[in-house]
Amino acid sequence: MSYRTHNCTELTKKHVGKEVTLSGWVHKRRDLGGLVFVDLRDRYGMTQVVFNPDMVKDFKIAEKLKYEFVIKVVGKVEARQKENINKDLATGEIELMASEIEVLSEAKAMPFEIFETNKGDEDEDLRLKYRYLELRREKLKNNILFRARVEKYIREYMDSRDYVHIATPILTVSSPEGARDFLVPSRVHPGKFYALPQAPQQYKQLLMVAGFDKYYQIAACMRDEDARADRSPGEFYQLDVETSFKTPEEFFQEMEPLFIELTEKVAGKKVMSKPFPRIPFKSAMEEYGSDRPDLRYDLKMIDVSEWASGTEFNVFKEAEHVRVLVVPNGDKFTRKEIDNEFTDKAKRAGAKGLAWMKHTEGKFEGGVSKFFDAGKLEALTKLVDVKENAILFFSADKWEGSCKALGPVRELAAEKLELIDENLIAWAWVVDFPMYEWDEEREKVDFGHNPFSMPQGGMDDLLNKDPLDILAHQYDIIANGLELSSGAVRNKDPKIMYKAFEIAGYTKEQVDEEFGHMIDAFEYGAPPHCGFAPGIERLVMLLLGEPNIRRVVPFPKNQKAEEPMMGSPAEASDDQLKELSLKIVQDKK
RNA sequence: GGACCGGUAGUUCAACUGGCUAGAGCACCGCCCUGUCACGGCGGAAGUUGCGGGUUCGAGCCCCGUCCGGUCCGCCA
Repeated sequence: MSYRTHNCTELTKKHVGKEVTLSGWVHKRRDLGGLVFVDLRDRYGMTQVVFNPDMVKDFKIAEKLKYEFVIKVVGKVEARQKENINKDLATGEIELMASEIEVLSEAKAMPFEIFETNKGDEDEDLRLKYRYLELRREKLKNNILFRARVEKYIREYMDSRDYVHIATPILTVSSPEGARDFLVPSRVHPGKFYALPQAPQQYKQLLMVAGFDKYYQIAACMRDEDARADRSPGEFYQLDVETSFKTPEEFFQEMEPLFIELTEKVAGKKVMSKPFPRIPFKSAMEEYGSDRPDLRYDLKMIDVSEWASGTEFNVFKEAEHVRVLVVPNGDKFTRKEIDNEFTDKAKRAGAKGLAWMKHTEGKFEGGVSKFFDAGKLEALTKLVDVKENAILFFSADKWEGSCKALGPVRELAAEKLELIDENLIAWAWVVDFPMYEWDEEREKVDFGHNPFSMPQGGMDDLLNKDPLDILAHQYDIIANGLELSSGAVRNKDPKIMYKAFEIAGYTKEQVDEEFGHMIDAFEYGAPPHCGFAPGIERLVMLLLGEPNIRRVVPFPKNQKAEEPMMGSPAEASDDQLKELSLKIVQDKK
């Protein structure tokens, strides 16, 4: 009577002779006239069902089956003849000889095929509209199942280390820092709005004040910002973690095994270096041209400012910083690749151009080599380890520009030279981010990242150092060129907080108005605390090697933040608007 | 808000420098087939070439505008 006694992946030779019931979708059918084969599919796998007119009660039903019908089949497990074994199928040694068949649900013709004959390249809007069908596809289904395994592993890891799972409010208040908020109108309070949380940042810090010294949550975060390939518009999830009474180093050591185990045990990939390197922000920028470098390959930049200032090449002579990236075997890059692709990368990163020269058979040639005499070129070989055949890319700019220009050049070179091992994950902590940075536009000092981070030297540094030299207890965890999360030791000292904000140009009154409740809380006994919040989708993308975030989200939004299946966002009815005391002013197009 | 790439049967693609009655695979419909597993065979239906305008004897192809999608920049822990 039951719908199934087994699923579609578990029947093996051991079950031969047994009568079983399977239910699932008709994945493929092969109608040979007097004999019908059906690949029956469910979440777990696939089993071949054979309908033989001599064995099955109602063969006519079997003949009328279409793709994606949901059926129930009763039958006997039979071993396949040797020549009929399918090695590509997990259940390929057996088949189900049907005795009864029942159609549980018919299906219309699919808007696209579930069986991926077309590599899953159909128009994405179409696939999003029928996401429930796309989710039947092997690859996407496995991605979602993989994500569930990752999240389960995370929960078990955190639980086993005594972290407390606490849900924080979804309806909360707008925060002045960071991204645009999603607002939710209040019915009870006309004209007032809740905001959806961009992150549970303030709540988790308040939980520390409350004494829940180890907190975690796989938290929904909502931000009204535009999409990227690795960024969902609207919403995403973070593994939100905060802990009291731990130094950052202790925190790193507690969290590192989670990422190692996820890489090795769940994803079956290799970790590049254990423990994870701790790379100061400054070196990351100067050596790799990025604050989230891909460490799977070497390729480091070298500072040649001093050498450059002594040359007759004006661009180099006048620049504050000149850096060089030596790419072994890069001499084979064509003029077209250099002028178009590499130069384009550098320009997009803010450079005016990209200087280069090749080193072939012991000689510098091409590009800017003509600007330097033999002596200068000889001097250069003493500074940089020039491989026999190589290309040298130069950047010349102020500190930040000289670093950033070569970062994407480095990535492109690695890609072209196939230096990237897809089976490797190079985790690292980037530490010592600057507390402040210079805001060129507004010509003032502003917070580099999170204003709630503790300055490393505390009040002493704030009082005595050039703000731009002050480092924060702020760190990122990165992998393969992705930033998984930033984190920090939080500033829980009201005096230091007022001073930190003062340096960035905020008055005490402004701070009180916007963060008064936080400061208030810190005045009732706040433990030192730190934490981070890695993005779940990015983590899963990284572990799977998927380039697009929509491949790891079950029901994603498109680039315009719409969900074509449900049709969100949608207009509200006049009654709803009235109840919420809202009026739509802008013309509907 | 901006830049770039794309839009041809349900779907994936094709159609040379403008010559077309817009083709093919899969899906769909009908018939045949008892060992298939991307089953095979025969036949059929399926299109305002995103939309609007222009150039031309003639436009899927060229031009202008517009809409839609993706990637990137801006924005964003």
